[in-house]
Amino acid sequence: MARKSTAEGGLRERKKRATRDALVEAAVRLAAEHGAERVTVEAISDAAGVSTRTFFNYFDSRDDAFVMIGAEANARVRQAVLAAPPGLSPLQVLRDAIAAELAEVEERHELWSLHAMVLRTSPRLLVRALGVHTADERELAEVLAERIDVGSRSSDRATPSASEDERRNPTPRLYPRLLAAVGVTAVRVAVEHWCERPDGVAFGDVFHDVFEHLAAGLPAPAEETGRN
Amino acid sequence: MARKSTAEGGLRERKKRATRDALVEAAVRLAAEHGAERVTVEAISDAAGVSTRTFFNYFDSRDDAFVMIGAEANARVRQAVLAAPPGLSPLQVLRDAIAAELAEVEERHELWSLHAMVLRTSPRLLVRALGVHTADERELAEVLAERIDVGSRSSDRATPSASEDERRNPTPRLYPRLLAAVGVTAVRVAVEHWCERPDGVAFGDVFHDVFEHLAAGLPAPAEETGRN
DNA sequence: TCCCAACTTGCAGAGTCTGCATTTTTGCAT
DNA sequence: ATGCAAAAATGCAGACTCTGCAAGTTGGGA
Repeated sequence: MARKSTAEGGLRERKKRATRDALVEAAVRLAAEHGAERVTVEAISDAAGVSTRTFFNYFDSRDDAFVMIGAEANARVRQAVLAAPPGLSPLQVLRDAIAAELAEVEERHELWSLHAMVLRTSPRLLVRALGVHTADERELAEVLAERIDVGSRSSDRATPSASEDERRNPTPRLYPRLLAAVGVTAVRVAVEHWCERPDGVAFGDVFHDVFEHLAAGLPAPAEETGRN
Repeated sequence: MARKSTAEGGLRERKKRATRDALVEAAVRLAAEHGAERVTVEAISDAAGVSTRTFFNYFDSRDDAFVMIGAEANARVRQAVLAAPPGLSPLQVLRDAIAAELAEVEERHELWSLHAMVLRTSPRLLVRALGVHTADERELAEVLAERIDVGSRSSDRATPSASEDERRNPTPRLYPRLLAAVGVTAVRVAVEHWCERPDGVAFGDVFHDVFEHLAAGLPAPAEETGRN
């Protein structure tokens, strides 16, 4: 009931999303099979049932099709941050908001695995993916700033009309930006570390450890801690 | 005396470096003047006095020329980490190692300013730059791991033959990876924040604040702190 | 001095990406 | 239902990016 996956908007919106998803999925599958460098836009477009010209109506570049998976998760994380219960520290709020999305990934597990494989075999795409993810930080930083303000000041702002906020504080403050950036980075490190482990550590554990390190101020870890 | 800029290697090496620098500088200047999207490889190559084919012997893609500035700083940071005095926490070591490079940037200040402007006006290149920088984390994580080991265990390893290290610990550990990633991220946030401030805050102050936040575990900042 | 390896270059060709005009599809009001 | 306007898809021409290959230059060691 909480999340209705993909059923919002009219037919137009849904069809557009379907085409986009089809292109992304075709791109990832073809790349996993033949190697990303040997997959042309024409092949992707054919597999998705559209013209090559249409491909470029959806993506600015060929590589975007390999990278633009989960592009909607960010919006959900932001929403979760705003809906977080009071009494939590900013870092906790962010951790919980992200943790909620992890389940989402497990649903489409197969495609995400293929995606991870593609990135692992193509440094160029990995670099691009890293950049794209970190580019979302600005938006995340804004909602974090709002959440922090609501938590510390008197709480009376049901309508998040950003205009007043922006006018009062044209320069985004350092702390929210840092928190957002570090949070995104922490998730990325957790995922990378987890992918490289041959042993079957649960991702949740790695995720937990990473945020423990952050909350503690990144001190040198004690010798021989459990899964360090 | 400490740093000899660019004078290492034979003529061949120097010439190569000169060509590379010429291409980067031409790319950045042309992009700052005409907009990055309207600068062709041919224009860059002409300005640097080489053929377009030679351009692609140096860079995998056109965009790399706009992004590959300061590609040597990373190696110096790693060296500084290894040469850090004992008794400092890992986070302090990293902070000081990076701080030493900040002076470097001020020397070539003009080109770096142009570079920042180019990235600011071209989101696509910004994304690429972010990815490239975060890609350096792996190497940084390795030297941080080594430094941490030397600091905590008995210290008798003058020769850093990485082979033994790699064999004993094939899977990079979580903490060094996290520290490296967060450190790089912190610097990036500091730079971005500083660039966006109209007031003339010293970069050193922002840099200092960022690492204070990290060392404290990213708690919610107190209301109305100085430059927050 | 002579030679090899590294570097540069031109060229051909495949593939990426954009602008524009045209056709098809969708949302909506009648 | 039906017609209309906006949105989307398409085909096509053309500029630009990038690669492999073969031939020509140059630096550095034997």
